[in-house]
Amino acid sequence: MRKENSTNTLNKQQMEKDCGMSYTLSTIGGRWKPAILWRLTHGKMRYSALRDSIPQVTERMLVLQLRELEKDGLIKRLVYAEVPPRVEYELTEKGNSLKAVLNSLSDWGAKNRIS
Amino acid sequence: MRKENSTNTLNKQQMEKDCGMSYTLSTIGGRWKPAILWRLTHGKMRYSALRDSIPQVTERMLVLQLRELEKDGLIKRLVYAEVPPRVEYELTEKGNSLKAVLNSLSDWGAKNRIS
DNA sequence: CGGTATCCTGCGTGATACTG
DNA sequence: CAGTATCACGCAGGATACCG
Repeated sequence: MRKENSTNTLNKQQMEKDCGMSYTLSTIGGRWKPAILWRLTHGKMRYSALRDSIPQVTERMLVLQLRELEKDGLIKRLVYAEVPPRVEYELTEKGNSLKAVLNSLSDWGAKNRIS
Repeated sequence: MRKENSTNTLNKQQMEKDCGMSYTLSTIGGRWKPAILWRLTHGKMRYSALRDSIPQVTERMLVLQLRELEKDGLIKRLVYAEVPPRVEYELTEKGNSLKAVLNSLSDWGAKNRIS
């Protein structure tokens, strides 16, 4: 393994930047998380509405990614004790603070795809 | 497969947003691309300097991701006909325009990690 | 110095069927 | 309605050795 330049201050600043970026990418990464988060920025949604608004996702993947987003504190899962059952998802404050990031991703993409 | 709501205008707007986000994530995604891009925002760098500033990366992965970044038009590869050989990498205009995105990723991460 | 060439592994994702 | 349970698999990523 190569030698680390552990005393270089610039390196430490870079490591912090790297850390921030990879933390963010790991929480919003995953095939369906950006789409889910984006939809929830418009407000609370039921499970079925979320599912129908992302036609390509399988229920397995939708639920898996919802659970991860919940675990990471980005969304809240609201269960109503009714028949038939009703479950809604909404962004937490932390989740809402992602809106700027999602917009920046979306804007850059809009300007630069179309080779 | 479930039915698509292909006439819903809101859905189309969402699809555009999704597209932009996933295009961006696919170009800056990958384990080492954010780190590489971030370093190059400080200016031109030699291959060996890049490699040494990211101690954990293997040469295989470094080169693979450099090639993809080049193919996507984010960086330029400058080869000097010297002995010993010298290769430098620098951001293109398109690559430079990513700086805002990278900063937004890094800033959100810095504020929100540390559970 | 700046890379390639092989081989290998895990994990993220998908298809499909079933359930409280 | 809102999920689970299984099975399967490709491919991003890593280890290691070698090259012009």
